[in-house]
Amino acid sequence: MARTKGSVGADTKTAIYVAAKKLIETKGFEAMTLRQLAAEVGVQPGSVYRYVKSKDELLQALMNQHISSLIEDWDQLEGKGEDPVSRLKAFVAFHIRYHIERRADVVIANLELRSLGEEYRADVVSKRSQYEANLRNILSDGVKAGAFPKVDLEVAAYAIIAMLTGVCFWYRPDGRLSIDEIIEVHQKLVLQGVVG
Amino acid sequence: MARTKGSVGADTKTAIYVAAKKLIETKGFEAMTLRQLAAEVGVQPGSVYRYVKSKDELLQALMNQHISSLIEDWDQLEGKGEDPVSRLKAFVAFHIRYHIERRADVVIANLELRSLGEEYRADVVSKRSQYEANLRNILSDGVKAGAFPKVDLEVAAYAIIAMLTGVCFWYRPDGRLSIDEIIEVHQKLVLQGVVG
DNA sequence: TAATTAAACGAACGTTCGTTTGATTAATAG
DNA sequence: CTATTAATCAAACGAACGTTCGTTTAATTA
Repeated sequence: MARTKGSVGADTKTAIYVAAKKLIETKGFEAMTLRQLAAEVGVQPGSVYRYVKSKDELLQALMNQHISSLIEDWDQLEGKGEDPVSRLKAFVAFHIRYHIERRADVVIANLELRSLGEEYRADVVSKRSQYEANLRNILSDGVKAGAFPKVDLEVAAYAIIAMLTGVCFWYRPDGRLSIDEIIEVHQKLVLQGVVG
Repeated sequence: MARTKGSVGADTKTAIYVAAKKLIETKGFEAMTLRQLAAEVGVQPGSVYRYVKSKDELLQALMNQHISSLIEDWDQLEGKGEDPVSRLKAFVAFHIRYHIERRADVVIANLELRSLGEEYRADVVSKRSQYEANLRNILSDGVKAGAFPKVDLEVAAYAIIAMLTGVCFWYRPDGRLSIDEIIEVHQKLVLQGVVG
């Protein structure tokens, strides 16, 4: 056999990326083999190379897609005019929802940075920092406006993002709480802590 | 050559575990080869098998060592008699300090769960939950005593631990803040949030 | 000192990995 | 209808993987 009936290159490429996300999310990048990936797509191992230059380049593409769309999505949503508290609550809601809805992307971005070649890693890290700056700016504006007491912006931003990102590692769709309820709990924790 | 001068089995075993932690921390478990590990120890690849039954069993041992000592160390430190706020602050301090001081153990435990065989994974996950119960109990006692307003214990515990664990992924010894200062910021965030 | 055990070597095992290549068939364009 | 391009297969490549094994040397015991 050679070319299969009804085969369309664009569809195969999409299928490869979808399958790769799924496999890397569950097994990890190094543990995923191109043979597993090809089998998941329903194609021979060599055929993957029509759409992907190398395994490393595949990971790089997935990471860049994710971090770029994370930045883009937030930029489109951000309401610059609002007060710091509202903006912070919006950020919490956005970050949690995004991380639940696109769990595979997020897990890959957070667990596989090590596997990314050094030449690409710096780029991803810098884009991630760019995203984190959004939160730092909100906190900074809040402190300037007197809405928040003085706090170390860098540490607070790291802490809050770690807290929010953590959700996608324990969230289950059939869990006790809805996404909105989980968001509410986190908004309260971020704003007021446990003593209120 | 065969047995080398001055070789002691116990020392070699220790060296293997130390080197494995370092390599897995930086490269990841799947990416680390036994040849790299052997080279780091200064020994031939086959010689590792005098001390380790298999690569998988090595990971399992490292994970179990870590999670057990985490539970043990906290149990020895916990002051049961104190008020919820003090206990919570103590937990924050302990968790951050432990995660900075034993970064390799922690990184492995958090990033390599996937690589652990399913038969061992359940055990580690259950022990981790046992550790997390310490925080849930503190929060629960605080709510009962009226020191904390009502909060979802499960979500709050996940959120706080994610926040604290996050420190070991960005902390640098030559950074701007000392460990104590970082702990203070986190204690304030956990207790009062950003609006105070 | 002789016998035994501990520790490591060196070489190889079969397997699997990522990747390349040339042939083959399906779809499309002239 | 024919020529060209797109998409895939089948087969193989060398390299590297985890692991095993018989041998050799150092240390310990009798």
